[in-house]
Amino acid sequence: MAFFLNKEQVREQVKQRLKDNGYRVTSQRLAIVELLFDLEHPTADEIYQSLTSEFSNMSLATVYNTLHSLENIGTVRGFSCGEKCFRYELYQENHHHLICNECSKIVDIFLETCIDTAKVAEQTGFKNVTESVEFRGICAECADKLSAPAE
Amino acid sequence: MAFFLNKEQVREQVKQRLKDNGYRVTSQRLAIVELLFDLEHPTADEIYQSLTSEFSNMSLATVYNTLHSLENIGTVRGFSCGEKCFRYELYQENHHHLICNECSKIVDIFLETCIDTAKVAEQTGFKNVTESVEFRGICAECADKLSAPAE
DNA sequence: ATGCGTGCAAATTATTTGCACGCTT
DNA sequence: AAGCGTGCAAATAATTTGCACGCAT
Repeated sequence: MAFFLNKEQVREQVKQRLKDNGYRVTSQRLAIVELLFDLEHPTADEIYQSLTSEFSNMSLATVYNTLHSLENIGTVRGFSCGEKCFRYELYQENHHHLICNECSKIVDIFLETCIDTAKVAEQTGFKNVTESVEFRGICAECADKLSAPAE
Repeated sequence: MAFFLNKEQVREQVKQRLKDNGYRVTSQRLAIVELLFDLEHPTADEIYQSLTSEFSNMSLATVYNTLHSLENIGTVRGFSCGEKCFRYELYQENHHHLICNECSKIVDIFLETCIDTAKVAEQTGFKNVTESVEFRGICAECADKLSAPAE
C-alpha cells in the first residue's frame, strides 16, 4: 500500500468531498472508506463480510449504494476483474492494474502517465473525473496452461 | 471510427493471431471481429442479436466464448460500462473511454499516452498485453440531476 | 480420424429495487 | 420536523457450464 495520505487524512478528505457534493457523512460510508484503505481489492461482498463484524446489521444493498456514492465523488474506483466479479479500491493516481484474462489475477502497477485528467474534465464537461489504466493480458502460468493441451 | 486498418486487414491480422496462439480460425470468430469493426461498443447480447440474422443458429454462449478467445489474443477489449453491462470493442491503442458513473454514457477519447505496453509485458511476464485508459466521472446532465433535488 | 468449437438450455450468482423506519441535519 | 440513508428480502438478468454433434485440421 503506497498511499500518500494516512487513514485519518483520507477520512477527512472524504468527509469534505461528501459535503461538497451534497452527500451526508455517515458512519457506514466512512467505515467502507477505512476498509478500502486496509484491504487489497475487495469485492462488494468481501466488504460486506468484513463490516458485518463491526456493524451487526448492515446490508449488501447499503454496500453497493455507498460504493456508488463514493465513486461519484471520485474517492472509489470500481473495476472488473475477469468478467464476473467487481472489485473496488480507493482511487489513487498512478495506481493501475494488469489483469490476467484467464485467471483474473491482479497485478498492481504504479506508473506515471502523462494524462491530464483536468483537461479531459474541461473538454467534456464531466465532474469528478478519475483516470486509470487497465492492462490486460495472459499471465505466464495461464499462457503455459493454454498451450499445454496442444503439446 | 478511426481504425488504422481496413476491415480486410483486420481480418487477416486476426487470422494470423488466432493461428499464432493456437486457436482455430472459424467463421463465427471472424464474423464477430467484423461486427466489432462496424459497431460502436456492442454488448455480448447486441452482438448475438446482430449475428442471428447472419447465422440462423448461433448461441450466446458462443459469443461469450469467442469474445474471450479474442480478448486472449489481444484483439478485443471488454470493459464495463456502469456496473451491469459489459461492452466489447476492437482493441486500438490511444482509444480510451470516459464513462459516466450515473448514466453509463460512453465518450470515446483518443489521446496519446506515454505508456509502454511492451515494457509492462516484459516486466511482468504477461503475454498479449493491451492497455486502455478509463476515465470515470459524472457527466454534465447527471451532475445537474444529482444536485437538483437539493435545490 | 481426432478433437476443438459450437449450440442448446439449465443453473448460478452478482446486483438492483421498493418499502418502511431511524438518524442526521 | 423533514427527508435522506439504511436494512431487508425479493426480483432481475447477465454470464457460465456441461454435454453431444459437426466441422476444421
